[in-house]
Formats: sequence, C-alpha cells, structure tokens
Amino acid sequence: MKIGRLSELSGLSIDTLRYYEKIGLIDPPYRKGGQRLYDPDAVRWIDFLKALKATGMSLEDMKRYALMRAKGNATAANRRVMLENQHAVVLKRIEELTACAALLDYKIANYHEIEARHELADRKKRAR
Amino acid sequence: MKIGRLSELSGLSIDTLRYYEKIGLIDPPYRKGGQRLYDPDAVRWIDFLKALKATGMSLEDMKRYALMRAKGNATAANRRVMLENQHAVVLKRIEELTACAALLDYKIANYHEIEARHELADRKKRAR
DNA sequence: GCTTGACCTGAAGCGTACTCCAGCCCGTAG
DNA sequence: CTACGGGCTGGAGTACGCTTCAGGTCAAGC
Repeated sequence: MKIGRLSELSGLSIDTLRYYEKIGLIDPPYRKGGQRLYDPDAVRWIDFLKALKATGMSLEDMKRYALMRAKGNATAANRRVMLENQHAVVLKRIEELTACAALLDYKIANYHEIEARHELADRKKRAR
Repeated sequence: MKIGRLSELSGLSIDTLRYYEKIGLIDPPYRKGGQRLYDPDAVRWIDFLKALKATGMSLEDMKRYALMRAKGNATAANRRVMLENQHAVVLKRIEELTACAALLDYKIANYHEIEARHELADRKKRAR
C-alpha cells in the first residue's frame, strides 16, 4: 500500500510516517518509481509504536527498541527488560493519576459547597 | 520567604518559578529591595499547579484557571467545570494506560517464551 | 497525450515548557 | 567597608515531536 493508505489505517499523518522512517522507527519500505510501498504488517508495527508512545516512552527510546528488534533474537532479553521497565513506569503513572483524580474529586466537592453557599446568599438577598 | 527557599519547598527550579510568574500562573509576590518575598501559602498553590500539570493540563489552561481564581467567587462554577473536565481526561488516560500495561504484559510474556525456546536450542547445541 | 491528485526531498519553522546567560544589584557576615 | 552568595532582568537557547514549504516527480483516468 502507498503512504496515504497507511496514513489512513494507522492514524498517523503522512508527514509523521516519513519522519518516523527518517529517525529509524519504521523500516524504509520497498519503493516503486520512488514511491513507498508498504507491507500490510507495517500497520501492526505502527500500532505497537503508538502503544509505546501512549505509555510515555520517548521516540529516542522507541528507536533503541526498533534498532534491537532489527538485530534479531539475540536482543530479545534486552527488549524484554525495556518493556518491563516501561511497564513499571506505566504503573507508577497510573498511581499518580489516580491520586490526581482523588484530589480533583475533593476540589470539585469543595466547589459544590461554595456554590451552594453562594446560592443561599443570593436567595436571601432576593428575599429582602 | 525568598525564591530560593520556595524553590526548595516546591521542587520547582528558581527559573521555573519566575517563568510561571511571568506567564501568570503565580501571583507576583511582595518585593523588598527588588527581591521577591513569598507568602507560605504560595507553596500550597504551587502544589496544586503541580497536580494539575501531572494530570496533563497545559500551562495555558492552568493560566485560565489561575485567572478565574483571581477574579473571585463569581468564577467558582466555571472553575468547577474545568476540574470536572480534567477529571474526565484523567479517567480516560488511566484507562488508556491500563490497556497499555496489559499489552506490555502480553508482550513480556511473549519474550519469556522466546527466550525459553532460545535457551533450549542453546542447550541442545552445547549437548552435541 | 494530458491533467490531476498523490507522492517525493531537504530544509526550515513551530508550539510547549522550560533553561541558561550576561551583566547587574542587594544585603549580611566578618 | 568589602566580599560574596543570592537575587534581578531581558533575551536567547534548548529539547522534543512534529508540521509546513518549495519545487519537483509519478501514475491512473479521460
């Protein structure tokens, strides 16, 4: 498939796809008349990249992963360790966000109280 | 307290504190001989800013919040809505991260399998 | 054959959130 | 009174992750 189609399927812009290729995240695909022709598998790899990105991994680290992947099975243990580290990062982030959600809940409840008091004061004012 | 102390207490660098003041996230404090002298309450406000930032809120949005806060009680409802929206954002992000964690688990298990097969192959090789 | 829309490259530009710097001033300890 | 540690300003610089642009090429339908 051509780059426009891959863009549709992957949800990444054409420019982003070329950029990812440039920095080594995506393998340079086969070309026909200068145009990139991608293997359907590319979509799966890009989906994985998107997942890594969603975990907060930097493109730099994703590139290191991609490089090891290209080197084959000998790097499997190292790649596993990378994913394990990232897993820990994700768990920590979830904890942090959970704490933030609790704080927001608390603040929101506070605002409800404040608004209730205000409404009361307004009603009294109107009653005069 | 002076800016160096606030930096220690808040965990933000001195430059970041001045930057936050410049963009309107922190109120310009009282000055003595040109030097900023902060109220201890500043620490609590900054902690809240840090929490908002941890939720992924942009400095731009935090500034909008700070501006409304400065305008007093009339903006309480709007501020509450902002926090409610951010709360929703956080919940969505937690879901996304949970899904990513599951994917990583799956991939890591895969790598364990791959490594086990490799070890087996190596052992056979050595046995010859 | 020609048009038109998709694709190509290298380089520059952009938004966000800081971070650093030069050159200056202030205030307190010795 | 002087040294020096901390603070001040405006502006430039940085890192990251794209995005845009100029100026071309390619290919599929009419």
